[in-house]
Amino acid sequence: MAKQRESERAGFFSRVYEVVRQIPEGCVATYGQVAKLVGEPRKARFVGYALHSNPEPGVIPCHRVVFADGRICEGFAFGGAEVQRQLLEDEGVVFLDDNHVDLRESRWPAGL
DNA sequence: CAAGTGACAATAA
DNA sequence: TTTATTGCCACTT
Repeated sequence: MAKQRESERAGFFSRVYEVVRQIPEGCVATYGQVAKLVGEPRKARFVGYALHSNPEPGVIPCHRVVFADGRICEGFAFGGAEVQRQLLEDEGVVFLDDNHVDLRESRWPAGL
């Protein structure tokens, strides 16, 4: 039973990838949102950690995951905030500022 | 082996 | 309103 936690620990990361992977185009999710979806709203930090690990680039749209305020910081993603903004804009996400996305419209999942 | 650091968020003051 | 603190756990040094 003690190992059960070990399995869940590893599953947490995988679960994060699964959720993030299901984010539709033109939408963005916050770390806390994803963390809550995987069943661990307190591990918001590790959601970002899991994405930083980014074991499957191209499959996991880490650029669709942003802060609770919808803000993205430079140096987070692969090519930088500019690339990240470009990708999101290309998918239809509206930007309020150079580092803020319109969570009012692009928040996911829709229907929370 | 132990302590520190870190893609955050929620609550308190 | 903004700033500071706390919780959470993996990974690095």
